[in-house]
Amino acid sequence: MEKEQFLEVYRHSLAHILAKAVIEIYGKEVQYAIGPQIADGCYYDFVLPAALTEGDFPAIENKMREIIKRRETWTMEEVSKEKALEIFKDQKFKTELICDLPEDEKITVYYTGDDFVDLCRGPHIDNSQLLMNVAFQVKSVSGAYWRGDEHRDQMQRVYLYAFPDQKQLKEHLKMIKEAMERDHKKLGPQLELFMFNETAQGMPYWLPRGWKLYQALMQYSRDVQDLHEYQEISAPVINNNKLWIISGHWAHYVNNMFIIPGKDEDEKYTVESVDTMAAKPMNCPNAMMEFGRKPRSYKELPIRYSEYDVLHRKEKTGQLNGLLRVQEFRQDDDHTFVTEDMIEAEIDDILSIADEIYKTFGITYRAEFSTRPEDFMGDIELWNDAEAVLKKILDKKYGEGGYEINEGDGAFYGPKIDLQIKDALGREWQCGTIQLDFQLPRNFDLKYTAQDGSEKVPVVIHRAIFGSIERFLGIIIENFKGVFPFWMSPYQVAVVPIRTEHNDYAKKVVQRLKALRIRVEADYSDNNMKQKIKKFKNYKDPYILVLGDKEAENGTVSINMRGSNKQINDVPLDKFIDMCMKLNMEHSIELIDSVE
RNA sequence: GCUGGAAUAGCGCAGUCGGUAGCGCAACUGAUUCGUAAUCAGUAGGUCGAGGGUUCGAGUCCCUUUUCCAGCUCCA
Repeated sequence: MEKEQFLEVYRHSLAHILAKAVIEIYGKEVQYAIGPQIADGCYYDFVLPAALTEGDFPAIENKMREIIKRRETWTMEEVSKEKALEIFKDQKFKTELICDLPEDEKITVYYTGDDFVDLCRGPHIDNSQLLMNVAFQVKSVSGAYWRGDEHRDQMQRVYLYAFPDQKQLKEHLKMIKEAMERDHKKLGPQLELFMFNETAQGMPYWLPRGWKLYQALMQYSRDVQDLHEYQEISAPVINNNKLWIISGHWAHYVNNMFIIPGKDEDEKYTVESVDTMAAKPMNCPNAMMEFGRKPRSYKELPIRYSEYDVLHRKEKTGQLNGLLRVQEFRQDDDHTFVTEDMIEAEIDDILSIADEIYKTFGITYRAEFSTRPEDFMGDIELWNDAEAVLKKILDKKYGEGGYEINEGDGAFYGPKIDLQIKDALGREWQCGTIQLDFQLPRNFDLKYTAQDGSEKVPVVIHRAIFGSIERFLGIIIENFKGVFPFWMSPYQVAVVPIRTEHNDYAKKVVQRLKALRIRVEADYSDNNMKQKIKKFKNYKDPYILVLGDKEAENGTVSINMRGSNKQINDVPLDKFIDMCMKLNMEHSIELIDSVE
């Protein structure tokens, strides 16, 4: 058997062994659903008499090994629908699957030994002995809904790691462990970037160091957008619900909004009050207000309103996750008002910005196209037009089939292109988003005067490249393991005077650097220099300057570079400053390790 | 929201059978004034997430609750 094929087949076959083992342990009343292979193994969904815990894993693993040792033959049998229904008459999930199959579909079942049968398309191994050398381990157990629907049965999903041999399994486990080490939830507090408190669930507190990182990212975003002729605005964080009723958020998004009830005649707070306000979950409505404040001409378009205001979105508790999923965040948001024939060029420009920004971080992304949801607003015809435009652009840029299509996943006001990037554990997160909107401008009665003097409705493009800055930072922290490129490091340079008598010179150096907007910190305490260096190394500051007699005398600095024990001694301060300025300007990922 | 798990000093952890809370690092004080990642000595720090219960006695057992984590669902 080919190696590639084997990888899929043995993982899927192992899922059958897992099901057989669980049934042998927990009895015939176990309901088993489906068990596909996944990136690092496979899983199987069950309804079991009791909740599994970690303590049950060894028993399952042992039973699986025992079953494999039986060297049972696997046989495939093609059966009629009636026969299949008979075989699985006590299995509700299998019965449902069989009933849903088209009439003319071939139904195959696989027997592992005589006593276990599973509905399956295959292919599978011929005999369990082929699994003898395969390495596997129960990874975890968790809840999962039947057919991914939260209104249907919840089952227990048993995950398995599975690899061709022990060595590969061990390597994978090591990789997972390393990924956990660089979890942003761990690195964040360690590097003093952010924290959380239970009184503000899912709302990050940015600590001094983290806020410098955040600001560096925002500054970079502002610089790029300025070059692309964006104008930054800011608008109220809470608005009366009149605004949200016009925008459609009150009808389509209210469950995700933080509401501030107004008072009624009896001085009681109630959501029904005309004074009820809500915190903005999105910037769009207020951007519409700024556009609509005066008559507009086609000559003004495109108008690009960028915005970094704080947004609030109420989430169900279980879906919060460090910085990756929060309830308060900022987006590198923009609403661009265009005429219909500007759409294509504008989206091209947005995608070029995305390419430029992601490249700066060394990140690759994957595009997804989301179409009209059930809960949509507006005319179907407008939707069809919008979807056709986006599809054309995507086909041109990524090629047909070069992106994923998510039917029905669009926003309620328009279809969208999402840009996905991965965290350290390989989980994908939506960051960038480009949404085409023919709807909101109508709700807000926005118009511009066209060349022929007629009144037209502008099209709005919503877009964000980082997506939420919080989420993007979470991913970036993990990608860089907290070892940030010079330009975004909280502190770029640390200064260590060898003895307190060198503090005066150190302060001069610090003032020079600060005047040039290089972020610098210094330790003037009487701790010994080793302690000071250690402290700054732990913060992962890119360059540590050690200053003593020689340096003070010659106006130089001695540089200790991050990530190596290499020292560059007696560098003229001006030369070091040039190096810093160059790194800042070029947004280099790597540090410069020599002054020549 | 659902299923399962976790919460002990600023951080990382230990705490046995229910018997009254400990270690390392960090902090602080003193000594050392040092040339590139752990100098020495001492001091202080805890309503054991919160509330209730069982018990002579609870970090430990039970119930409720909050927050966090993994996964599901939803999402930027």
